[in-house]
Amino acid sequence: MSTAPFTIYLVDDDAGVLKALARLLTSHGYDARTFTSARDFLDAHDPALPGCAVLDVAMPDLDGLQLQQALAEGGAGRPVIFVTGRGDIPTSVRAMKAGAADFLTKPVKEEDLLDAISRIREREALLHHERQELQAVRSRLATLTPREHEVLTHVIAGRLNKQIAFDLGTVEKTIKVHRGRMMEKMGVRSVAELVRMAERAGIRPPET
Amino acid sequence: MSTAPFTIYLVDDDAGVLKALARLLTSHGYDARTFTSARDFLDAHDPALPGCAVLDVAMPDLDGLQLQQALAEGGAGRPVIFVTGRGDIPTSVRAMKAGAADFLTKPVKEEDLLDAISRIREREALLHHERQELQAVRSRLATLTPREHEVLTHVIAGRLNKQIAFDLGTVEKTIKVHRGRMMEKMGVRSVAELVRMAERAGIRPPET
DNA sequence: CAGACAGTTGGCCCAAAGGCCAATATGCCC
DNA sequence: GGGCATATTGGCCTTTGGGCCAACTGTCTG
Repeated sequence: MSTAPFTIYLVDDDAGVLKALARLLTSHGYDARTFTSARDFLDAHDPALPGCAVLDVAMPDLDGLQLQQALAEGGAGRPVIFVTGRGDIPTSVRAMKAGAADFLTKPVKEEDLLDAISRIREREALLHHERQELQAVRSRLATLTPREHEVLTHVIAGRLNKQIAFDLGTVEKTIKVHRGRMMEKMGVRSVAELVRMAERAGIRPPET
Repeated sequence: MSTAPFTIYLVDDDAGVLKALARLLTSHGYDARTFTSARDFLDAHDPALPGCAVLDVAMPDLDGLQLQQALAEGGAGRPVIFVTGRGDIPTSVRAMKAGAADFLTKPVKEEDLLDAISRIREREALLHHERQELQAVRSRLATLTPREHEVLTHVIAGRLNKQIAFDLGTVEKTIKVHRGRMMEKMGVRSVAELVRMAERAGIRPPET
């Protein structure tokens, strides 16, 4: 079933549930890891690794929804599936609004959980390429000198070298040099490519 | 409470519920319209007008979730709030996955419904400007001749006039003319602006 | 048929972008 | 102090983009 590494982080204060789910997932080829508390999970969690979290809603100390929020604040878009014994509609709605991928009720039907994980894997696969590209763009951006970065923002605003020079208090020739080096470092050969790249990386042109 | 026109489309097979909700909303300044069946609503619905739908989940013939799907297929991003008497978690989850803004249980607390509507209004207000711009871009696109549109796609790919000419089987001079007229019609003065505009309108450069 | 529109092309000229080589100035690290 | 990165500027030349005027062709419509 599973080929690429994909870890399922199981978090539930009931060791029996953990064990049962872990066995189910492991038997389907997943790398299942279990945690009996939200803290344990957060401490050991590496947002960079592929996978998804399966969280119990009701847990002492930090509950499932709080853990979900902590994950979201961590910046990583770690997908979350909730599993609950005594959940109610308002809770499920809150979880879904907060971005949960699914919200299942105990006893969990094996098929439901496997399907949910499967859908997440598909979505993650689609997002993977995009994230890689974003990372590549960011690392290129990091190689720009402050001046080059500044020129970049003016270029994606569609300004002429002449105008940029005026804005930065220098002459056109200087801008041409920065611009050329910036294009070289960013690995693009046209303003169109540069704009698209900057757009995805969230770089915005200066207001003025 | 309400200033700009914002219609609430209430759909419920229970006339009593409709009346109660309509009175509540009307007293808060909303333009509430009631429908006792999904069909009635769909027939009278204009996706272009601002507002949101408050749907009962359980209705004969076409139920709330089906109606939500019908609205989504209609292309309009009409926000939907569900209200249900005997809902369960799986149903609420399905509704939220399908894009519902909220899912409330009867008896509906007045505050909950008003808050939900209020959040929708805020979000719609933010989306409004973007939609207006998208519409403006599309109407400009509609004024382009087929050739100009084709040139546009090549320009946003960052191709040189010379290359575009080769691809389209003509000469550079011709491309310059189309390009100039296209830029004029699109109301932009730089490739950067054009790329951003096209990006938002979903125009993609040709593969080759 | 006349006229409008789309598409095409040429010539002319200017503005803008960008490459190549060289040079200067500053600040920082070893 | 020497080396290195950054920023700056100049000159020179080529390519590219783009505006203006003019002209020709084909299609479609009143």
